[in-house]
Amino acid sequence: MSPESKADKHARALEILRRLEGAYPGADCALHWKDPFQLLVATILSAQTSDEQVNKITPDLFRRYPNPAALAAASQAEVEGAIRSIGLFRNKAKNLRLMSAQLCEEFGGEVPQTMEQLTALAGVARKTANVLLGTAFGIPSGIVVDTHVHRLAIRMGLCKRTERYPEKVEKELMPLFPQDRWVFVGHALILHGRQVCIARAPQCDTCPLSDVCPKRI
DNA sequence: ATCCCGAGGG
DNA sequence: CCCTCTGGAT
Repeated sequence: MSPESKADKHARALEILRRLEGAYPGADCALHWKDPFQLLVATILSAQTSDEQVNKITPDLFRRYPNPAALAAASQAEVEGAIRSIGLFRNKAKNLRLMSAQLCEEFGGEVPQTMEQLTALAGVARKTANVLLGTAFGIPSGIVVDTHVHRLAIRMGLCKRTERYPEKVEKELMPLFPQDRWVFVGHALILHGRQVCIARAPQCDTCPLSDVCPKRI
């Protein structure tokens, strides 16, 4: 099979975007949150965990710890107990407490709005920072590459099939889509990955993107 | 490259 | 049983 040209790949990416806009017009963050601090906490919790599992525990968590000062003051055991059901709970509890203390000490209890400041927080790397910048602050600084976006980018032939690093996948995806659609692309691909292009059993027969997908799985 | 880790689905 | 889930730190 001859390799796809850059122009063809770009045109196909824009058609994929059109299909996503048609299939998931209201695609949005599935995590429940009311302010940037809550979104930051929920996103840290969401690592290797389904959003439903996170949404089950955050109402009680946000009631107990409504702000960074409250979460920074909580004990490790207390926080672990509140988030145990989602897995990776020791690391997440430690990061939540450290991150909250950083917000209090360095940013007056507010969530910062730059990539550099966000990624300096405990438990926050580029993916989580992109979620905050794009979804909480309306600043499209990149494309969220989580486990779904990573898998779909490979299946759709939008990045190298052997690419293992999310940041490199993101750099391949960004020039393929208009910057003002980057946030939507992340939300829509995650939704599509959960509902149709499922990890174990992709539903190719009912997929609205089937004819613009190389299907190299 | 490895570790963290419980819940849900097949 | 096995695989997967809106990753990040060491």
